[in-house]
Amino acid sequence: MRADRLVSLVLLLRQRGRLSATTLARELEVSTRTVLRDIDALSAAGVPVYAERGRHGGFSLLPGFRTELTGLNHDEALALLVAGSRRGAQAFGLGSALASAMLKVIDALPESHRDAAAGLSERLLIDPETDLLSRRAPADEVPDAVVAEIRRAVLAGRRLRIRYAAVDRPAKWRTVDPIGLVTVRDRGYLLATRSGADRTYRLSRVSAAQTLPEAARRPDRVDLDRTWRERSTRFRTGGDQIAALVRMDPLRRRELVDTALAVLDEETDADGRLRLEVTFQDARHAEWALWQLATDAEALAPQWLRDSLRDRAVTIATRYGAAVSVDG
DNA sequence: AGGACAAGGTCAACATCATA
DNA sequence: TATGATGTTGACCTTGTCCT
Repeated sequence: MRADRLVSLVLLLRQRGRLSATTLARELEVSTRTVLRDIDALSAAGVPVYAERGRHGGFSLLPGFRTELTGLNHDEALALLVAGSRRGAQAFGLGSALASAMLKVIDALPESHRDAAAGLSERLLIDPETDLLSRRAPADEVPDAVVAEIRRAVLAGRRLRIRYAAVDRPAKWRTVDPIGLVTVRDRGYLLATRSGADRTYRLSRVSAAQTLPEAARRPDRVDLDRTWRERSTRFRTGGDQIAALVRMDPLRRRELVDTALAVLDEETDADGRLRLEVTFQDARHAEWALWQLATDAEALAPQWLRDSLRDRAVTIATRYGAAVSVDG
């Protein structure tokens, strides 16, 4: 709390010049005495703040003093900026605070770093709502040097040569036009185009990368969040995967989400039970997942899945000697 | 000289945390 | 759980400067 206030105090003095302890106290919602102690702390820490007593007195920073965020190197500033995940801030009601904080960080950056910072949101996306693989998975191991090289190409807008191994395929070199980087739960993806076609590469499958001198072909304005959503939707609905609508006990949500390939939609019914639309690898996968949840979950659709679960339950009940009557 | 205003000093209350 | 150390804060008072 106090550290936050010290930063605010310096920023206030920077923006508005000389301010009295009374004014600062009002702005920071503390007593004047607390402001004076904070000034002491700043002074002891080396911030050149000085006091002028008397009728028009107050506190000022030494002319020309800037907050030393310029001491950040390029990657440090980058990390700070991408850490302010837009969606996370909105979720916690901090959207406007984050926006102003980011402006201050950009303002404090050296000129040479500002252009790169301004275009970050078009090239880096952290933890989007849509996940390609909802099953729990270990964090990807990607060599720092490879990620750093890919990041350089993405931020510089250069073409990239990567050695990539698709599933069950040998690794081979390919030249791509990077669009952006996305991280989801410890996994990283490179969004790119190759010969004009959309491609998504999992970073853990890239064993080497080289930035090429030529500029990448890239759309003028990129909404990375939207691009990611479109690609992940195509991925999830492709192949033989099947979608199911499930009504279930919220306490067992985690088990279903960990088992399913992806969660397409989720809402809570009036009685507190969850209604989830999830995808499974195939019919057998769906039957198995729902069977594990026993009476805590009900498949509402598709009908064949309901029929399959009913038949299985009837078989088990009959085997153990119960008199079974099935409606509909 | 005296009042107004602002910084600075002292003290006590309170909250938090570590330790016995 | 009780106790002490530590950090934070506000109230009250003193000191310094400026203006009338």
